[in-house]
Amino acid sequence: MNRRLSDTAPNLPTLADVARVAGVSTATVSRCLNSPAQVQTATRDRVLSAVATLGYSPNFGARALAARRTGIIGAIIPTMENAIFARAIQAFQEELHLSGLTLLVASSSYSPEIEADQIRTLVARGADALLLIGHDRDPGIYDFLAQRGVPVLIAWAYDPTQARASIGFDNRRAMAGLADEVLRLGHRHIGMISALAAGNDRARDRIAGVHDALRDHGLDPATLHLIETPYSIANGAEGMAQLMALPTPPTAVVCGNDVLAVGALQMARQLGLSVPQDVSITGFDDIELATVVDPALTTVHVPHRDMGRAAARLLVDMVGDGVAPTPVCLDTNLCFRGTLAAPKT
Amino acid sequence: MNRRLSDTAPNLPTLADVARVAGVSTATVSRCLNSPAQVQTATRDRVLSAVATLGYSPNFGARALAARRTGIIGAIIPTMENAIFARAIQAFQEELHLSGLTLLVASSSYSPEIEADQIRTLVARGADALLLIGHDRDPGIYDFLAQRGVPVLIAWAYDPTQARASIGFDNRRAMAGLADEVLRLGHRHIGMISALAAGNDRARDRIAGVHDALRDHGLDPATLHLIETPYSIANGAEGMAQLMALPTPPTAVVCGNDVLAVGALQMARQLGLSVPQDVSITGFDDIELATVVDPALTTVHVPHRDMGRAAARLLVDMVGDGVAPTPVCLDTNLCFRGTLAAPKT
DNA sequence: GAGAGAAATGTAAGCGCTTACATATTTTCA
DNA sequence: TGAAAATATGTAAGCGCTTACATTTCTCTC
Repeated sequence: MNRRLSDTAPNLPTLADVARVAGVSTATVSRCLNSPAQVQTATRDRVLSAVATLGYSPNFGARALAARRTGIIGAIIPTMENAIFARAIQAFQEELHLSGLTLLVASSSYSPEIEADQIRTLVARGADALLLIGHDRDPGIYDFLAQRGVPVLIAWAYDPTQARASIGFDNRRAMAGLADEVLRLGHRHIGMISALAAGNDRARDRIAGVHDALRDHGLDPATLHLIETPYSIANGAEGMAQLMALPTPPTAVVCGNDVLAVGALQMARQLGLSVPQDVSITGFDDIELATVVDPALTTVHVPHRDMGRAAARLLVDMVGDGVAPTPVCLDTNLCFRGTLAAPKT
Repeated sequence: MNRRLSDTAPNLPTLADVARVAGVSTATVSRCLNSPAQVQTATRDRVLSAVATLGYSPNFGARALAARRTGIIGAIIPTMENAIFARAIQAFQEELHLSGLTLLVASSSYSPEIEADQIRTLVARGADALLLIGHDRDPGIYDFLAQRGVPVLIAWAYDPTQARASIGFDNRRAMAGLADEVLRLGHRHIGMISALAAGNDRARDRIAGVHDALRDHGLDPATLHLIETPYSIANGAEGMAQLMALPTPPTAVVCGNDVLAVGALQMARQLGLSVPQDVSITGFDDIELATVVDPALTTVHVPHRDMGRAAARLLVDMVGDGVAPTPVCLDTNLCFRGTLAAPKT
């Protein structure tokens, strides 16, 4: 097996070749590459020029085997197909790069099974640490990661009751704040279109936030018309159609995220309803999409870039000194744009 | 150095442990894991149950070192921050997964330097093969990859004059087709907002396509008002503002991609221009954004998912048998939606 | 049932690097 | 100036796996 490779693979220079050319030991070459400060300038120059002339670059497998570390950080996000996670992940990657680490991203398509599979794959591919979204998953997975000694950081969620290292924001409180504004404007018939709550603590927390706000205004949370649906613009539209077909349609539709909200907005237009005159719609996340639609979406701004960058720093520390940081909570803030107004009287 | 790890790292079971428990040699265990057909059912069961009881999973570095292959495929895309590449990459990843390969994505932020750096990083991280966008880059990079024996597949571009393995579509012909429709409707003052053409063959080809169409209609390509700008909605808007401030503003603005077109659309609205009555706008790519805006964007549909999936299959073959496939050209088609109409008379 | 061939398994030699420890060299300062 | 301390470099033992090759065990066929 694999005969082809051994037949045709290029014969790359090894550490030993560099050592020979530079007239030093392999240890010195290795040190030049990994902790240059440890070697004298003259020697280092000699080694580096040998590296250059030979076109040497280290063999990944060998390095990983000997150093017991790959420099690869894994992240699993629910989806790559829209911008929700993109911005944070981009910032995460840039920040990791500064520490010489490489990001390996996988996506789970919002499926716990696929996610579990991806976690195993990433670990099998040598990930030194993992970034995961939300706390909610089979405890066996956390056991597995602990057994393999792979540090995990949870992002997108802040929940001090969970002992794990995490960085995120308070989904519940943020959504409660937005819903509070909706209610304060006088809306009494509220609909909600949420992502599927099963296995998704962020979605559950956002729903709970709306419940909180209703309670605060003396309303029964049970009156909330909740539609759970997978994540897509089309599903948001579909959910909106269902809500508006109700005997007493809501005057405001709170959406679990901007993507669903944009779908809802589209459907409103299609139904001949003007937003926000006939119906108010709100989102969550504040992705680019939110400002592109017309009217622009009233939503909750989440500091994606900051979260990504901060997550990278935390993870670098965790890999470095093995210390688990305390959970970090970032602030969100409400963005009032064009889709929220008082109900028609 | 790294004392911490050797002090606290979990002591994971090795192949030898499994071999001992199962009462076979390490070679047999290895075969059970890599080519199960080669070992007898009874032996295999014994080995697999040993694997299960020990919770064994192979050490990545060791495997990579011995097998001279990591199972990691690298891809570098210009940006992760919008959907242009997301869908294709998602499909690419799913298809790779079927062959047991893992995708490692990096993004270059449209910078050739960052891209070169990322290529080196991915190779250093053991990528067995690379997917790159467009042919246009420093030849030294191709030399480097050839020297390291890393197969490359170019996506998003079809150019039979380039000898490299590639899968894409004819950007020039596709854009010419769209521009032809614009001209056919009677537009004579055409503006174009393009991504930066330097180091971006797709952008250049799309511009060339518009030139072709102008020529076909007996117009001087030099009359095209071309604005090149980095990739973002805001830049599209800015470009639109510039075009509309011209002494004779164009009656149709052809954009190099949907993101710029959406920006243009936004600016048109802001300037009090109705689309397509006052000005027509077209895009390219047909990402989700194109259907979300109002009116929906007339654009060129690119088969992103198909391209991603097909790219994965090609790359799997290339890694497998080392054979470079001939360039593949996929079809695009025009999507007529709401932003294109005849000019006001 | 012997011999040939096929199938299953074992043996052991690396793969290319890092790093603990040993050794050599230089610096410091009493 | 010489011993101790600090710095620079070398030696060599793995890291845990794959796989060529050797060996053993089956399965036929005549």
